[in-house]
Amino acid sequence: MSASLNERKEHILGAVVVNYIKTAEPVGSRTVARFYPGGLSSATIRNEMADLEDMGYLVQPHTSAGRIPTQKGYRYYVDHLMDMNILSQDVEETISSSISAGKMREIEQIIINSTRVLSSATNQTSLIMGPQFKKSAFHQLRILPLDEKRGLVVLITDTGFIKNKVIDLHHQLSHSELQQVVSYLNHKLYGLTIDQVTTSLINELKRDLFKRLEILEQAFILLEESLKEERQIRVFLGGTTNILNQPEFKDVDKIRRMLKLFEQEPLLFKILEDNSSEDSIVVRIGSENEFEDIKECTLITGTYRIHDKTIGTLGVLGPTRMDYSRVISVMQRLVNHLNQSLSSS
Amino acid sequence: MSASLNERKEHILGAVVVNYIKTAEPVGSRTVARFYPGGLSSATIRNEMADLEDMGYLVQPHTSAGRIPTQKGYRYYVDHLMDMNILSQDVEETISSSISAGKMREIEQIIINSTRVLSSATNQTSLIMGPQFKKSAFHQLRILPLDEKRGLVVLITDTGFIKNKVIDLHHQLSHSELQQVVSYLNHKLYGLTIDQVTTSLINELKRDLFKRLEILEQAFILLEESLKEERQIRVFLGGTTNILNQPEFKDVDKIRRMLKLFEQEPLLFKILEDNSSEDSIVVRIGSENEFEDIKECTLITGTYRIHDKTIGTLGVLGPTRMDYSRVISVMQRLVNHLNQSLSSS
DNA sequence: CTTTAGCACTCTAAGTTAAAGAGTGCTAAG
DNA sequence: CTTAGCACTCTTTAACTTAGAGTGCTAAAG
Repeated sequence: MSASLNERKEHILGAVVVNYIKTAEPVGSRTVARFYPGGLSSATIRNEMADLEDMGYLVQPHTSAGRIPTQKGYRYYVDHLMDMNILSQDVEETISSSISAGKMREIEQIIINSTRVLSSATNQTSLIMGPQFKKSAFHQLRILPLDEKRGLVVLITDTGFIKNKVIDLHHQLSHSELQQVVSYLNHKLYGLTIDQVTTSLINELKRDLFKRLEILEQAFILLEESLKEERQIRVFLGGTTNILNQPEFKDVDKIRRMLKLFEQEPLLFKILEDNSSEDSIVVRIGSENEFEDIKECTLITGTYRIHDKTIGTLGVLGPTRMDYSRVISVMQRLVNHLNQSLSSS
Repeated sequence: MSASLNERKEHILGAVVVNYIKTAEPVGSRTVARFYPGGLSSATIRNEMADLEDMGYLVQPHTSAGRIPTQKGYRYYVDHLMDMNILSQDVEETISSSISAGKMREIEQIIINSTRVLSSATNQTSLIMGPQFKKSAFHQLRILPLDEKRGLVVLITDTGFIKNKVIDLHHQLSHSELQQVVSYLNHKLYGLTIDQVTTSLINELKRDLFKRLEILEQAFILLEESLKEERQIRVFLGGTTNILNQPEFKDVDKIRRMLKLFEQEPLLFKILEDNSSEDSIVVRIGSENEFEDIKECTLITGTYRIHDKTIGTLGVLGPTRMDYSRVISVMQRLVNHLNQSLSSS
């Protein structure tokens, strides 16, 4: 795509990016000169920086200021220059202790802990899409009669989800009738992912069963309803206040827009879902993002699995001036731990 | 407590409060004079206002500015002067349509809707404490064997809660054994509130049952665990960005402190719990609040019930300059609707 | 005794100007 | 190709000025 830069330009670009990430101030030629290993004068650096600006890797906020990286500059840095941060001991420990901490059987709790770790270790806002119910496979369906008018449907997936819902049973069902239906359904649905349980399949089953029993309408409505309803997934947020620490969000109006975004769970869900790629970690810088509201931000996402099945996505959202190497390292570690600890239960 | 004011002072105080709530600017004597029905000159008003300042109802931000109400001023206004806002038709409709909207069986959904309505109708941040599990009464306990090693415990309360939890069954239990235990437990626990199911009671039951069956240790551990765990209650937030609209939060630092507070669910819970009073609506202005973090805010809380049993609290949190009459009206209506719609299901 | 007009006074908010500082681009010399 | 030197640009900060709002006080009027 873009021609590769010579070594000196790479060094200079890297120096600008690193410094700008650290200080949030435009980086001048003197600063780079001090930073640059093979002692070059600031004038030389200036020439190179002017070149880099022409090529679109850097910009000046105004004539007499240092340079800041453009989106293209960050991209080049991420693709070619960044060296993977070696995380300090304590971060490593925080991650492993807070995730794999023994007997957390509840997935939700693990997820919430992950948002904490992720946001505090990166100093950014983290968002995690809870396990995607619909990608889990159907395992078991039970119906518990509660009283003469109501029943409790319990749906269990191979990934350990348990969903339940109270339903009205207008016609009273006998135990044996219920048993029959339930075991038939279990037989037919076993192993399918929830995604695959489409309305048409349900209709088919419904026809099938109606031949035998005519009272099960309610039971089906509940199944349909519970499936439909559970398609909505929660997005967990962590460290929303962290954006207030970033100088790029000193403007109250920007803060408002960002927080408004955070309040819209369905939108966050779409953003995460669109960015979940099968393998490893995805970095979207600025306008590489498809969603208007975050075109000035960088979103770094990773996916986690249970038994090699991708079931959720986690992300870090912040300004394009973000400590890429750190965030990516943390994300990498966290995903690994999550995968391990989720699959071992 | 504080001596009552004469009618003219009341009028003037009321005018200052109302105007300040509306404009967020210190209110001068001219403004009050225009506002005051029996035409008085600004000089007279000035004298009265000076008196009110001496008495502690008003203050001046600086020598040559208008007055703003003190906490004492707001208190007097709320207690004696405020006339109950007549809500506009559409607010009324929003409330009733979004709450009682037919077939919302899920309590959680009703609660979430309530936060929406409450924050948008008041233009403040709303917080709602989800139904308090521990105040509900035990209704039914079920144990569903999932496979040879695991079981699903389902706990149902009179208020319609359903909690479940997967447990490990190290010793395999036969159906009949399980049945025995479950029915014994149901018998013993029926009607008790979750609050009343203390560890000591559990221990007693445990001793009781051990005489008959010795394999139930696991079952008890699960009961204990599930009870313990469910004591934590969710607090739902709505309209957190609304505080950004208030001019008193134009300072990024204040915003940060506020948002930090919103992130601490346990603290919010404590705040709400401490303010939940059996009947109707409580207004806490400024330092009347016990919690340090909201001593500069006003918190208005109300409680909602299921079948005359108080199970949750909702609140509106904002600056002391708050449209008290509107917020209280909205809260009143909302609580009524909530009570109706929760008790009718 | 209460009310009001008048006026000097105070304080803030907003705008203007000036000075300092950082960093650049260009030129010319090494 | 590199670098020292320098004029130039632009921002940031502080100091100063001005306009305006509102007060408190005094003295006169009701």
